[in-house]
Amino acid sequence: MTARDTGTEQLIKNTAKNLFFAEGKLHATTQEIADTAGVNRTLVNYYFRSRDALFDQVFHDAQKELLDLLDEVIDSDMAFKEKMKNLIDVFMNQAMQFPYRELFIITEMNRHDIIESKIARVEKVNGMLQEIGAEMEKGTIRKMNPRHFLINLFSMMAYPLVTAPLNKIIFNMNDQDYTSLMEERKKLIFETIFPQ
Amino acid sequence: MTARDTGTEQLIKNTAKNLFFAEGKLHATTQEIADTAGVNRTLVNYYFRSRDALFDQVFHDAQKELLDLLDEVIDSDMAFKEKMKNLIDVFMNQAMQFPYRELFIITEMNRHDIIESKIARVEKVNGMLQEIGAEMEKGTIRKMNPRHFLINLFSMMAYPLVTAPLNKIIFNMNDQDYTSLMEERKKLIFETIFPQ
DNA sequence: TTTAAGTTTGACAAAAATGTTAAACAAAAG
DNA sequence: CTTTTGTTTAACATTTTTGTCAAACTTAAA
Repeated sequence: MTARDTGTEQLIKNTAKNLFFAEGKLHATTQEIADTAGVNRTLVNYYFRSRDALFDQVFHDAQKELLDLLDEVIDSDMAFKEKMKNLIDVFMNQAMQFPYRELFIITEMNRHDIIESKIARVEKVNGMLQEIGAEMEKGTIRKMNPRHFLINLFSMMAYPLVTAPLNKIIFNMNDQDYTSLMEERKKLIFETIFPQ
Repeated sequence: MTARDTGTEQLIKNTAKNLFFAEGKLHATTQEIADTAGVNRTLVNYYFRSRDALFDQVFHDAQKELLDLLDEVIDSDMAFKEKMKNLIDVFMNQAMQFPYRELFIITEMNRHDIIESKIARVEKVNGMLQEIGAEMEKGTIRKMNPRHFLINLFSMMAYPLVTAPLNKIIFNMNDQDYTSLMEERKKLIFETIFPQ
């Protein structure tokens, strides 16, 4: 069997993910990945065959991680409001850790002209849109195209973390200040979505 | 004098910007840029000395373009509400044309570990924050940390265009559908910011 | 303690991307 | 028309990045 398992394979992949998703180093070379992981570059080829293969794995992992997060929240049997509160908390925690994960997915899609994906899940999304529509009828949230509701939600959660380096400069804030602002933000987004 | 001007220099830079800002091809090589522009790759070196120099110019242009847009809107003497309506219209039109411009700035910053920038403009931003605070006192917009107000605004405008490839898949929409959704969105963002 | 298997390393090879140069070319000035 | 100057091209050189391979190493099983 494939015994031994020194953890090197995982180490390399995790280091790559950290460079891509956390540090936003979307141009990182195999050398940079290996150096950051503290291993010989050849091991990238030993474990992943090629740079492209590593990228493919990371790309698919990123998609899966994103879907798993959403599924866990969406498929829960909480009430809508609780569900949203939970979503904001879980998603933003991950976004604070890996602000550039979606970005990595998108730039890889653009790089390879990928125009479709397993991410679709038409039924699930439609179910979600319907649930949102029902809440609008009930009057818990403002009436609008339910797609805009989702887009607003994810925009408000994700974008400020993508643009963190810029925002820190613009608002003259240090890392700690900005983290506080993002924590405070969870509540704010919830209140924006459920007005009054 | 430096006469002649065949427009090649501009052509190359514009092509690069289009690849980076519009198509999100953040990894584009000089060869790809030259091919897309339909010119010999050597001309990139002839006009810009090096790849890095071209990137630098594009990077600084991107910053300037962004600042100019904001200045034009912010420095106008419109009433606050009109100003915001105008900002949404102008910014989203540009975001529809160049969805990845801010992204390019950010990834370049991450790539070179840049942690400050001419973009700061502390006085101007503080003025804006104060203006927003005053509007909150007046009751035209919901009370919150004014920074969140700005972050919300730009998130709702910019993010859906960055994630367009993903959203089209998730919502099962074609390009035209999505453009309509974004047009419709201008009004929605305005109404979200100025509730009721 | 040998043996066998996976793991790690360094030297080398190949490929990709960038940079340089001299010569060909084209258009305006003399 | 020819000279001058800026522009474009192709061939070549360099650098950077990626990939391969055999030998050294390490650990678990025989």
